Amino acid sequence: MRGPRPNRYRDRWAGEARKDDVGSTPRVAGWVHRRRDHGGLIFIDLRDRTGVLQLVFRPEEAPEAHAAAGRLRSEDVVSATGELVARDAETVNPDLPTGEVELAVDSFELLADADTPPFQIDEDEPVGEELRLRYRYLDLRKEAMREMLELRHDVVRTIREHLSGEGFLEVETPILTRSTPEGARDYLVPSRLQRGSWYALPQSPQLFKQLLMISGAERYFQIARCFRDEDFRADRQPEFTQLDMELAFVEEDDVIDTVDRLLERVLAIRGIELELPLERVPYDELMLRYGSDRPDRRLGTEIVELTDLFRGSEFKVFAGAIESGGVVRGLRATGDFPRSRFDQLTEQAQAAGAKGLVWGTVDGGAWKSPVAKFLSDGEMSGAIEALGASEGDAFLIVADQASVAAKVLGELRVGVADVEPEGDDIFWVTDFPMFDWNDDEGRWDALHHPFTSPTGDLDGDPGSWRSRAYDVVWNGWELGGGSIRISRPDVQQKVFDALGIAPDEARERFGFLLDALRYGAPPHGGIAFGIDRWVALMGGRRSIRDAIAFPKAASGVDPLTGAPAPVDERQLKELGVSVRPGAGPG
RNA sequence: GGGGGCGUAGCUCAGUUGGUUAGAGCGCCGGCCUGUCACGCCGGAGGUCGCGGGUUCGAGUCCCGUCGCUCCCGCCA
Repeated sequence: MRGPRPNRYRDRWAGEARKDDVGSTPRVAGWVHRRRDHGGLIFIDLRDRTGVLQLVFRPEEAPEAHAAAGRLRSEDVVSATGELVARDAETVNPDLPTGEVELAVDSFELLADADTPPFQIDEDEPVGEELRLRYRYLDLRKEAMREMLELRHDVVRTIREHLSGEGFLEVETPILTRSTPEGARDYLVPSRLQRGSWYALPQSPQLFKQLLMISGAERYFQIARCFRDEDFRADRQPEFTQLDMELAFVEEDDVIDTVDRLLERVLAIRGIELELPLERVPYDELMLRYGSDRPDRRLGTEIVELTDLFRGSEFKVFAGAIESGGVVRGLRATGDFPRSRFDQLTEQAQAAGAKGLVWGTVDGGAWKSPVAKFLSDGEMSGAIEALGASEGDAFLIVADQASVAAKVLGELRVGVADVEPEGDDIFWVTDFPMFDWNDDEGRWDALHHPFTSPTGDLDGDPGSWRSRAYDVVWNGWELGGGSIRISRPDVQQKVFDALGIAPDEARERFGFLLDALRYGAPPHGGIAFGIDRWVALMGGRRSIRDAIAFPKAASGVDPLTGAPAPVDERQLKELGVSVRPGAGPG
């Protein structure tokens, strides 16, 4: 890192002192990382953002500094100067980049006297999440967290550089905007000037980026803050950051190719090499083989179709499911499978929606299973072969509607996997269905969003439509997703019809988009990535909170600032808002 | 909204079948220490066992309630 502009506090970074600098008299500043007071000699590890440098205080050479240094404590802030000296061969610390040198301090200044921190900065012992967040400014002093901030910066900087080089225009879109029907619950902001009206914080810049395409921006991107008022997870925060992109006059291949090259460049930061083009796997194939549209394929075992094998079986559970249009599918598992584990898996399968679970192990080429007596030898050996099971392996079989079997086996597959995932698996998912049937509401739900271009017979059954959508999956996480958008008003109306959004309702909620589509909308498409997840994955973290400088705790509270907090009655009055005390979420 | 786990010193945790004065490591404070780098040695302070109630001769431990944290399901295109 370029050196600091010399001033009274410092003229050099602590972490960048090297053997070549021996003989110089740098001034460095930072925090007391650790102290080792030998009574005679005192050693202080001084930490700044670049790393740690050992300061040595010698009583005979600088008695005043040595006396004062005895009072230094953890996290005190100091500025120190002296001669940078080489360490004797036997006192070199090979674990430290600055380990060949040390600063023999002549004089120093205590710039701030620090209270004892509530947890230790110099250790990697895990600390409770709430405490870390309450003292986030201390948590971020830890090397691991500093590295996450730096990684995030590198990712975002590389994205900006790469896309700028490809002719993309970075445009900011509003944070105070209009509530639109985009799935998640909106955060709302009351309007003072328009009593009774509300802004909404954007769930994504989706509609604005489409308007930018209509405006002729051609290639747009934004590092965009997005907001969704839903419950938390380790990988979900109420505000999060997306890389949002959109291109005009493009088809799927254009977007995918553009993104392939971006991913290649960004993942190279961490030395991850991608083979381009990235593999593209159709949605249906993933659901069949992994029971998920974002599987971690590194977990090995796959789901196997057994329907044809058991068609007309004497075993009613299988035959019955097939007769009513269902399927029989299974998967093989290795490892230790006592009865209790099968019982546990059966419970898990039922919780996931299965009526039951057929299980067993391969024993002497046949099934050792409670249902073996209902099956022919041919059925059993056929299943063993199809599953690729060896002697002693376990197997799990579900007979149900295809969607249920996929979901259940997809969950079980993750549960029984006994391989430690290695390396990286990153691929595209393509050929999504356009809609998902919502049984509760008796209508179709968009699998992506209502602005995704459908294909298929648009005058026929919406259940048969496919969408021109694509997702990127990385090690089982959905990294991003996008689509070719609808650029014709009549097609947009057909999608609204299928979703049960009446024309007047569509007009009221986003007539502005429908209007814009009538003024010459180019074919366009794009994609959005979760930057927080992206950085967490690259940093090897399970929680996106580690990729965000100041995240909320899982309860939705910010332990640092105390947000959310009540506001003055006067503020509410100005806004024309009244609050019913004690009324919880409903 | 539902389910699981957790809550004991500043931090991370242990605490047996309900039984004497609730422990450890790190940190903190004091003393000693001239080549350490997780410095070492000696000594010390530090506890509303989340909170409330109950059972009991006796509760960190058992029961009921409650609060908080965390993970998952629902939810999140």
